[in-house]
Amino acid sequence: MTLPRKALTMADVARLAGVSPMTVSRAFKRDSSVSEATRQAILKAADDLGYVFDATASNLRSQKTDFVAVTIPSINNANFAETLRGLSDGLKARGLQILLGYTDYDIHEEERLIEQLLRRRPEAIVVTGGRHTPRARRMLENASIPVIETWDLPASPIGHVVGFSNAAAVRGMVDHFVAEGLTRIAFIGGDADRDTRGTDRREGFVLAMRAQGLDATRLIAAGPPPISMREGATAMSRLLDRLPDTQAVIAVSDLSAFGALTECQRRGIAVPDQVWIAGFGDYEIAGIAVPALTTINPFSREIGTRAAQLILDVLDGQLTTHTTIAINPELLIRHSTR
Amino acid sequence: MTLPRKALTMADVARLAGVSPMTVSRAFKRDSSVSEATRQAILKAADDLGYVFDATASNLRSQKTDFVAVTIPSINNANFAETLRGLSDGLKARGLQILLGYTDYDIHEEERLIEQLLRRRPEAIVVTGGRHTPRARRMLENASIPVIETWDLPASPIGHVVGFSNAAAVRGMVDHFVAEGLTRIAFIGGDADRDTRGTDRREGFVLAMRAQGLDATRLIAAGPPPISMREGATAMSRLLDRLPDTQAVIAVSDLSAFGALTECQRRGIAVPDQVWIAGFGDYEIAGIAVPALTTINPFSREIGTRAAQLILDVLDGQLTTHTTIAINPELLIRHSTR
DNA sequence: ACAGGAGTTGTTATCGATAACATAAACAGA
DNA sequence: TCTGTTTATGTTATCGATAACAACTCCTGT
Repeated sequence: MTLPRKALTMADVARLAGVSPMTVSRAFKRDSSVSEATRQAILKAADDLGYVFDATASNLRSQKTDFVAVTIPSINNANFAETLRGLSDGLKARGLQILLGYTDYDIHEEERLIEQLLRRRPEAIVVTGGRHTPRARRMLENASIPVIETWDLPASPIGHVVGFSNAAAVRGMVDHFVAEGLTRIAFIGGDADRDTRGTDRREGFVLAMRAQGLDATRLIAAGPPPISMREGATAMSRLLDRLPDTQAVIAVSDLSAFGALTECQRRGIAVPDQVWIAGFGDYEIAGIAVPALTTINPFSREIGTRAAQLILDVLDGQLTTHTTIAINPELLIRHSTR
Repeated sequence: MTLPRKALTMADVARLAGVSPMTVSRAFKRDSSVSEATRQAILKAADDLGYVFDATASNLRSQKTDFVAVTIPSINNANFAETLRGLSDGLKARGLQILLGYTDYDIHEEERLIEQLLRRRPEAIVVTGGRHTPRARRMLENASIPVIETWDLPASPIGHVVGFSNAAAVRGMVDHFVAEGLTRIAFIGGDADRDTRGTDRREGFVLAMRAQGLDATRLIAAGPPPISMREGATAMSRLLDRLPDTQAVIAVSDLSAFGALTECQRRGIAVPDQVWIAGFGDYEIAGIAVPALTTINPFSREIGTRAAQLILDVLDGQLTTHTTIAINPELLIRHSTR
């Protein structure tokens, strides 16, 4: 039981253990060559003193931080949380710590964040999305560490990519509905220009509808992203008032889709008998809602584990070229559409 | 457009700007005294070179990292995400970065995590919960930085506290149900001994029921925490099979409560006419489900903002004694109970 | 008995920013 | 005019671990 004192260093531990500081340093490493006896003696001395390894000094001298920087749009989103978990678990075995920042769906905030994160000298950086400010892009290009863009398939990637086309995924949904004979299909999403993935999904919807020769103007903008359940309900309410002959609704996420579903329940509108509802993301709620929601599974967790593996491969020198891993989102037809 | 080269330092910037490295250092700080002209020249030089400030060197020399370490049980939980957001936003203005780790509801994992985090020399550490391994506790006590325990009211706090009694909150719910004339009340939670907050809630339930002279044995253990919607549904299914005369169910969280609600919907059991359902946490879904779920609002976001304010006050030297901020959870009666 | 290698420990210099101290220039007040 | 103060910049030493290099002790094989 040591009292809070200041500045215990390896030198203190070395003195107590009767060795040189360098040997203490070695004892704290995994592989290095220290006899088991001295290692135990050193670790015991360190424990007795209450010494805590100082990573700041180690970081500077060894030019390694064991940080991987990650930016996500929002902490409070199960999809990104899953990606984060995949990343975190994949990197933990290698002792890599995640340095997290959230952008609030704003690429200018992302720019600020990327600068802050790069100052910490991470070993790699994972960003969500493929659209960035010019300065952010430049910083990433110059960072001379692996860069991984996720949740998107950028036209000109900065480095590696683990993602999918949001537009193509929604097109698959539209095509399915049309094949089932529906024509009056609406889209609920956030205001444009902030959530780039949401915007891509809406554009995917519009293009797919046009390609089918259908009216693509049933678009409900439900406010600034991210769109919550509540906003999904409000949007559905507006849609039912303004375009009551709508046959199906595709929402930008399962959360807003569920909100839309509850609005139908409140109004006594039967889903799917009177209107179909589909979401995006395969959140847990989509599978358990009554009726279960048709959705698209983007394999959020896998995006994270693949990105982690990519990072490890690059750091090991086993991967030297920029790689794009295309994830294939899966259309899950459930009872909210039949 | 600079190509990825290596090791740009302040010395490089200084040379280009025609000043000393120290002046460059000052130009990168907020308050320090550099004439506006030279500051602009230096920032321009830095930008031209593509220089990125090296925080690792700064951290070591100045003995400041601008990190605040935070442990939460799970990334994928809206309650903790809200606390994190409150913390993050409150600390951002001061340039403090959150260093996050998740414990997976396991105090041994928490111990490992705390050690890793302390190595990074954070300015303060925020942990979720008031129960820790002895070694974790010792490390926190010796860390000589502000320690804040949250989401609990520990009997013997390590440092500061921002939280509430989970047991007392559930007791309030039980007492309300009893006052409404119900007696056969069940509790759905996770297996004991991992999620300490969940365990506290269950114990609060048992004690409150006993205090009311009621049978406190309607306990459904739904597997290892955290309990998802799906597991809530499974637990409800078991409950309906085994104890069909149950009048009300209190679930350990809104997610499991919602799962329970969907199970009733699937079985055609009316809520609240045949059974009442209540949750915990005031997740968004509780407010929007049909019927809306009775729950307890723990003010997750506020826990974070208060903790952030506490940290700033301590770092400013404005607060020198250990402080406990008691949050008062609010019972929200909604349509799932009447 | 001795060269050569493996395993273990020590010595010295260094990572890059900045605290602490020193100094030059500009300016105010008497 | 001269001293005292403020403002702007430079010089030197340092934070604490560790890379790079050196050296020393045991072994093994011949």
